[in-house]
Amino acid sequence: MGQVCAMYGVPGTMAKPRINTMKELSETIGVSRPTLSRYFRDPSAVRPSTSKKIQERLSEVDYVYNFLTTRQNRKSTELIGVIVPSYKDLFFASLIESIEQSARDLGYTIITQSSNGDTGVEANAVRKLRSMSVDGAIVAPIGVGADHDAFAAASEDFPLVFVDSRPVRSMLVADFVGTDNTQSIGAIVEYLCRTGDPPVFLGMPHLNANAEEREHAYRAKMLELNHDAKAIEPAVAGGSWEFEAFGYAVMDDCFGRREFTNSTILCANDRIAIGAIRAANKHGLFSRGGIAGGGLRIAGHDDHPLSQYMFPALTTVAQDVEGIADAAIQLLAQRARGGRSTETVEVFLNAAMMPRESA
Amino acid sequence: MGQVCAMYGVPGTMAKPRINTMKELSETIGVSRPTLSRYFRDPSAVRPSTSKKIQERLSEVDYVYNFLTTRQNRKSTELIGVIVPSYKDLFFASLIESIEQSARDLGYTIITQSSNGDTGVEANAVRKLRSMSVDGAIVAPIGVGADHDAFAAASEDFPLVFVDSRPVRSMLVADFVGTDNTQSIGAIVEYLCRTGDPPVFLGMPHLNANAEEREHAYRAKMLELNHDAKAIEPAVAGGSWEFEAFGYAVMDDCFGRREFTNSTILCANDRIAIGAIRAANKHGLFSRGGIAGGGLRIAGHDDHPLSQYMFPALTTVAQDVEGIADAAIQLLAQRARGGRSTETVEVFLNAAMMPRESA
DNA sequence: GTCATATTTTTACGCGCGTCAAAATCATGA
DNA sequence: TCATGATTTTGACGCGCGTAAAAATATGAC
Repeated sequence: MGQVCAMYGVPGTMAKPRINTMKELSETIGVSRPTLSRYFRDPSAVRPSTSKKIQERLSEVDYVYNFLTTRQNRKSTELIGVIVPSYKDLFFASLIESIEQSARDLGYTIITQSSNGDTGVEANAVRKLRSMSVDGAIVAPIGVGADHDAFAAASEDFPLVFVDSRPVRSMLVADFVGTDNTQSIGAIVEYLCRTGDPPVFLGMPHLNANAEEREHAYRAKMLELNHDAKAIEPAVAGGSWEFEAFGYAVMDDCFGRREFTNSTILCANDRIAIGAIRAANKHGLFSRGGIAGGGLRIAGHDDHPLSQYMFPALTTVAQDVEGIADAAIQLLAQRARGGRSTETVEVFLNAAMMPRESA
Repeated sequence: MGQVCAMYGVPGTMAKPRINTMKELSETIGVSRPTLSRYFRDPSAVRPSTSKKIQERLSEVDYVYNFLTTRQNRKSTELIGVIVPSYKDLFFASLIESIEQSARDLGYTIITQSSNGDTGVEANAVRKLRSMSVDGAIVAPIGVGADHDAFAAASEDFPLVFVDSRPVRSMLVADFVGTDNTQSIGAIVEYLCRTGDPPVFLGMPHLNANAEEREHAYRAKMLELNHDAKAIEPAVAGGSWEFEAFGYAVMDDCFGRREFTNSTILCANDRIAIGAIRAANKHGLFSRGGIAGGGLRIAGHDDHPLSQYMFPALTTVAQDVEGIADAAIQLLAQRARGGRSTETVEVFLNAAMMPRESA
């Protein structure tokens, strides 16, 4: 205690007496341990006068309940696992932030892990969640090559909801919450066709289901609008999650050959579009005036937080990240409360057009 | 079991028999529970033949040890808490990714939380780490208005190492790992002076210690090089962590008044620089040629993952994120092993010049 | 085959708290 | 003041595993 003051040197700061166990606390506070236990679980579960008394004494001491131990015997740990392919992707970062927010509101604690785009790491992360007895998990899957057994085993233990992209076919049937690619891609294709040349499509590396789904949605919408669909064939390998580098490399190559320099290019996501814009700027395709000078237009998908700071500002469709996070948490909470036996749920949210400068 | 196959529909997938407790496992595997316990702690702590036997049988069953329970009685939980102000900042995202990596290598599990730039949330996060009995915590502090008591109490329980920015003065004495702002800012100021006009400084909102430190380092270096230091006075309030918006607003305002349009501007971090570049582009200050046309130059600090995709590509200094993460984890591991009593350690790493197009 | 040493098994207790049942105490209204 | 339902206290057991000590067994050199 004296140490504290000496160490922090802030006058007036008096360290409260440290209490380590609930038993100890019950003695210094003057109520029985079971009553305390009930209080912590739900303050209104004890008589108001008792509740008030505990609350007051509690503020005078330094006691933190043991998280690990309390979770050990409860039927519910109130832990929710989250697995994303990468932290260094602002879309996932936004998602995690929203998930943490929604979870906090419901009293859940989030355990976040990155799979680093590696199926082995992803499987280990799932296993760790199992060993932590989480009440549920939200997974933005890698997709290709996922460890089926790990997920299957996990889904025996707790509800699993996939977000962002659906697990590849035949993996397992599980809940899903994400953007309706048909709607989102449809909206931006419609916008692009209405405001200029019909777009060609620059896909993303086939790392997850969105790659296929978005290209498919693009083709469908183009067909509906009576335009020829055309996807740019990447001249570079795209096996990694470095989307900007991918978009840049592919378009730098095209523009170098003077291909697509006057086209409208719809990219499968904003990160690819950011790379493509960089390539376009390098080749001077956007240099006249602030807005697109020639016929070149580039559009994206997601509404990445930095898209509006690109030059030109990226026209895109905004995924409802908060909506996805909230729906996922709600779904898990519901399942955890007993709804395990219901049918698989798939929630598709709409995305909103964000017309800006680039298209 | 039959359920599994039916549910996942993958032929050939046989669910392994599920084992729930270690006692149960010891029976089906044919060794005593204490021996198993020792094996899980360190496979080489048992006789090779026993180790091999356990390993083999283990692969035939589905057993995951109970994470919560195992941590309960160990002297060490092998949990490390991480608190950052925001996930939606690629610098912190990179940091978390590196920390998770380094931690994994040493067998630690990371508990990440975002303080959302809110001191109340930050204090709660610290409290939660206390209740989880973490072995240590890595905190990128908010700085202003931090809850002293929460940190003081926490540092009584486990070693705390601050990263990125030092806690504001008089908060508490604790370990720190981060970039040597004097070196990093010095390097880029030197570079800028050598290659063009001496820079003016666009600071960051005073949310943490880096704000002051970097401006101070800038002034010191300018003095050393016999140049007049000058900081841009933000015409807008900058109380949030939306750095791009801040940089954009401040410079849009300046450029609108035709101020600093031919200057060299050193931004306190890349996110501010990204906003500033956007403003410059909006005002057509970068439009001639691919590279800076007029005299305007903009530089940043950090080497944000997207800096190279800006147009023009941002000249900056790269923080050694991996080095910071690794040093922080190492420091914590060392403290956890008993080095609690040693003196406070401050590790300053160097940053590397990343000359690109913008300056 | 024998003995000293290395491992494993037995046995038992503890961690901090959830939880249950029975006994004791409190609150309230007649 | 007493009855009675609501709360709290007592006392006790369990969770899954860490861990320590003593007894039993396996290993390896001779």
